[in-house]
Amino acid sequence: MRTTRVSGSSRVEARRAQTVREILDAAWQLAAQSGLDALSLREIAARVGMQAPSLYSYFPSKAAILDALFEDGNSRLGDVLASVHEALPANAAPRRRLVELLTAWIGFCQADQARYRLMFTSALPGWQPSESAYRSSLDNYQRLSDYLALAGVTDPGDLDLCTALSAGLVAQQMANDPHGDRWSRRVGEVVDMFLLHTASRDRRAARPAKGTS
Amino acid sequence: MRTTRVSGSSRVEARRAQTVREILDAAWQLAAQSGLDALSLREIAARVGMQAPSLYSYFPSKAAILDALFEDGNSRLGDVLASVHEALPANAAPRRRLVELLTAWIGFCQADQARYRLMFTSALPGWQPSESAYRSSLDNYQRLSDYLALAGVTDPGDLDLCTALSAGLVAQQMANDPHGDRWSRRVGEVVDMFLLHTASRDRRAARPAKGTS
DNA sequence: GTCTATAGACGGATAGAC
DNA sequence: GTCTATCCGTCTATAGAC
Repeated sequence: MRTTRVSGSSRVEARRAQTVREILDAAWQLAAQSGLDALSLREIAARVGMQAPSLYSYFPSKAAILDALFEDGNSRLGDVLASVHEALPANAAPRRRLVELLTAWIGFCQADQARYRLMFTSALPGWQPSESAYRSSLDNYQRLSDYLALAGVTDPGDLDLCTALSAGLVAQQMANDPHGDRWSRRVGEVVDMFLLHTASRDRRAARPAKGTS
Repeated sequence: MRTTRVSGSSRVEARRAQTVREILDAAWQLAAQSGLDALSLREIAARVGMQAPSLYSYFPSKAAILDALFEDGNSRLGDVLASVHEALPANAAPRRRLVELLTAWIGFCQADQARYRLMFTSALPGWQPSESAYRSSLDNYQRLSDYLALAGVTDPGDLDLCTALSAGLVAQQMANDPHGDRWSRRVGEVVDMFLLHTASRDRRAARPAKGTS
């Protein structure tokens, strides 16, 4: 035993992974600063002290870089949501879980507008996340539906409703008050409204039924 | 009196207005077919049988064309909302008014994805509606707040909440089921939820008060 | 792996003849 | 008003030397 193996083949792999990391960080920085549309290979390369064609040693195309950013963003969001989860007491009420989840999500979006646009609006000229990149986003969606299930909300239609409420809040927030809280401060109100709605409707639906056995 | 004057100076003005109309129609058609990002002066011009530079006789820049499209879209949306308004009986319940307004709006968005993106998402590379173009969108927003006022909803915060609900429904619909009704069919449910929420909260707020006189 | 050089395409906008 | 010709900028991506 000599050195700490990182993955496949020792140090060159590690060095390579570090360069990839630098490229992605430079891309995030550039996107945040100049907008997602201004992301060009030339500029990314310049930030890591390279010439543009050298990037092709690390990524086969610009789309691959965007895919990597998309996955990176979802991974970071996963960390945020996990830390929210860990900070909650084990017996936290479902209402509180939902409020804190959504609040953290909106905060995550507000922290970087370009990242928000990349991850949550499909509005980038010639790009769509690849299928494998897209899969990386499903874990975070899963966390939302887990929390909803804790609140007794299991109907898929109600999940759709909840995603629409969340998407609407964050979209209005990002578009009209990106650094404020004009919409995000209503998260608690919206969650109450939503849970009351689903609960009371379930109650109504349950009344006519007389048991299935 | 000879001929029907259209605006300033007789026939040349009318002919000019008609060409402008043709240009905008060609632009809508191109955007719907090839996407908003593919809108190029060359392609627009080709569709009206011109060369690209000739467009500069009608618009000073590409941004001016986008502004005109934005205003045109808002004008058409105004027509749609007005016809919904006229079709409603004078004594229609506020709940019904809201449902039909939002349903019509979502239908309008679904009818043309590119138009939706131009009018309602600020996600076009280097363009923002000019201030005067933006003003053309306020009339339609006003219609929503008028209907909300009929339902007793006057608090600005509640208006924000309602725009978030609407924006969320339409965004999810456009992004995930552009030709279906997975979200739009829940408009009635959402309106009920919203109106119940505002009404019951107002009731709670009114209880502790004992009159202001 | 990194570089220089460049291909190849597309974009908005302008000059100036007709 | 419309055209041709063109400027000048952007971009991704590739070829090939080192």
